Amino acid sequence: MNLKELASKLGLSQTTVSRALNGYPEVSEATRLRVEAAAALHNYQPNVRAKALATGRSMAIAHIVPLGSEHEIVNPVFADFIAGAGAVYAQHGYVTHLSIVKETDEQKIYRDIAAKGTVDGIIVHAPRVRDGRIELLQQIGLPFVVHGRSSGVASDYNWVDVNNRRAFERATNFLMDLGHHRIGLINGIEELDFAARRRAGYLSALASRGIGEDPGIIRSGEMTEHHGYATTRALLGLPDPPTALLASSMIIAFGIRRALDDLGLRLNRDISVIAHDDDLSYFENGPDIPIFTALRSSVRQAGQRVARLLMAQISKPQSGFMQELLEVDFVVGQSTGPARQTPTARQG
Amino acid sequence: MNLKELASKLGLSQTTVSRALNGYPEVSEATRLRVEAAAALHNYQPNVRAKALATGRSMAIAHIVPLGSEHEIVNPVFADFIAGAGAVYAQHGYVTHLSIVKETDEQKIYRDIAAKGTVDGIIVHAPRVRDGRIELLQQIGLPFVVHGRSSGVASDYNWVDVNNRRAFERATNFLMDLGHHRIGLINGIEELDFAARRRAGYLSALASRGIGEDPGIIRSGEMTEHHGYATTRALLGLPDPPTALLASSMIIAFGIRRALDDLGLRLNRDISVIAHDDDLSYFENGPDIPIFTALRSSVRQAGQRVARLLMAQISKPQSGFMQELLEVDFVVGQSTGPARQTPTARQG
DNA sequence: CGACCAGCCCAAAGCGCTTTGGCGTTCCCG
DNA sequence: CGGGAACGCCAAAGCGCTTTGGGCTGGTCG
Repeated sequence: MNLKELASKLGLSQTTVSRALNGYPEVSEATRLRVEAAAALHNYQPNVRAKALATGRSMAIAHIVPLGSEHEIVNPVFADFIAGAGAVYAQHGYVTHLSIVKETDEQKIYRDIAAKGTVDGIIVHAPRVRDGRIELLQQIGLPFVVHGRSSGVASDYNWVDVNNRRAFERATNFLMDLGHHRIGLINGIEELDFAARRRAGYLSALASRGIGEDPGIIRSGEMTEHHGYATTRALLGLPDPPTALLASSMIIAFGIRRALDDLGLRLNRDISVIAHDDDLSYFENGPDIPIFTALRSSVRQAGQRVARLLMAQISKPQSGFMQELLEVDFVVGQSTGPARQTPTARQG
Repeated sequence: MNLKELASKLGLSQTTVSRALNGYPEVSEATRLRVEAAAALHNYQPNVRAKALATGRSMAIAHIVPLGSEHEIVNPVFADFIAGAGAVYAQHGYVTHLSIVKETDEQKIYRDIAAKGTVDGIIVHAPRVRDGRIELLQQIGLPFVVHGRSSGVASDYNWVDVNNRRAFERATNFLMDLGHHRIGLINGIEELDFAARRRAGYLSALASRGIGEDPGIIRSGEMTEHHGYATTRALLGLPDPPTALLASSMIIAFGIRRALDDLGLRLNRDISVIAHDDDLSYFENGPDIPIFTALRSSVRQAGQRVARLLMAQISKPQSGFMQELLEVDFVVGQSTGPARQTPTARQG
């Protein structure tokens, strides 16, 4: 069933039918109702390809998710993020395109997408420090919003970010207030901007109390359970091990937990842990009392905000750059307590 | 830069340029080279909207991921699955459309997608027992492949599935060989077909040794960490608790681990656990010695296979139904050991 | 009463590509 | 040397929609 058929069934022109369905004023209320009834009856759906060609808009948004550079790790966070964003797109009649690509191919992908005209806007995931994609997209001229920011990029652009620096500052201060002064950081890959900011926040809090940077207890890597586990084992094997750990994700925190378990150490009593919690739907940090003391920020909500910004940018491109900085909730759970002496690993 | 411009720059007709670029034989090798050079020079990319309209194919595949019915949980497994599938699509020039939708809206979504002609094929995720979507899609006539199967659907269709029944049969037998006869099952939601099959495999193994079904130690729910935790607490609080547990996912298994930890019980020594491991990139079951004894089946590979099937179906629709049953790897890890007496929960 | 203006509706021209149906050359072979 | 196939190219007709630029009523106002 296409426009032509529907129009002839109704004894109207394609123009009128099209206008009736798209809410233009040049058509009487009576015929509009008649048209709508007929459309519903025959389950008429305008062909999206034809519509896209005619209007020049494809009603689609691209999400381009970079694959972890070393081990092809897909960041599980993006599942919830896209669920949030997708719901907003759907409200506006947009669909979601998804590409999961290696960093090396990224430049090409962005160029292709722009030249082919497949989408009306782009979401940039996992920005790096001084990320070249931002300038590229500015050249290309397609509306885009970055989930996160990129330190060192001077120009202005649309973004939604969590205040990672402040969050990790707070967490570090919280631990120091409990008497910890050897605090390890198990971070994501620090080429990624969010990880760099977290490190900066952590270091600035330490510095404010006269504690210098100890590269030996700052570790970064892909945010896997194994990274959390192996790093914790390594850190606690040091001659002067940390008494508290800051984890860049809940998944890392679970790795920490397993390591402690292996070593016969207990959270809170022997060692304190604070984790960043993206509030993933399948990985709840305890429904009642949080397992981990955490910096909580719903990545799903971030997805929604990013999507809303992009929708706004597309509908009125001249409205200036839009930016949103989200603060985390600091939730106190069962994984933190006062510092005692250096924990002794009773190898289990 | 569009076809018309490129053609006039070359002093050729649009027809010839189009054919040259699409590899048709009616154009001489010399001009083909000339055209290709010009196209590369001007970074010409055919407008995908126009191409789609002209060919009637949109070069896109839809993935429709249902949202967990009760708590809007996004299954994290699909991130890796789509990474696998997406790579295959890219090789064939297809892009990925993603919708994450509530079950209640699903029927409508499928109908709309078909009527609007947005995609050339569909992947069905998370089929339920007697899933109505299969019949619906057969009516609609769009090529589709199911990731999993649907018990009780009589007609034939394309699918790729893991042999869940056999896997859980093996795991149950393995535990019984170790002397366990009270084995708990912490399953996904059993309306979902994979979970139903796992249950069936588990029950059939028990039955083969004369052990009947005990509904008290078979629990199902959303596959979250919390489900694993809470269920384990509940099961081990029973008067006659299980000595071994079968977990439908690694995430559940991590919940189990936390519960055991809280109770002061140790994996292997006090209780044995086998988990189904989707081999998620960020949740490795130990790079060297597996943490959990596990039924391993890479969901990323499953994504690839599903995608390949769909590509084949689209390119030659008459080739008959295609089905693939993948067997799991049974890997023995550190979480299983011989049954001792009933573990006593030393409440910690 | 005539001019004008809304109010409704329509025909037709794109959007940028593919593809059908031909049209001139060239080349080969009888 | 002439006829026909083979080759290489082109003009134009779609694909299904939107949108421009009217055109025809019927009502209103000077």
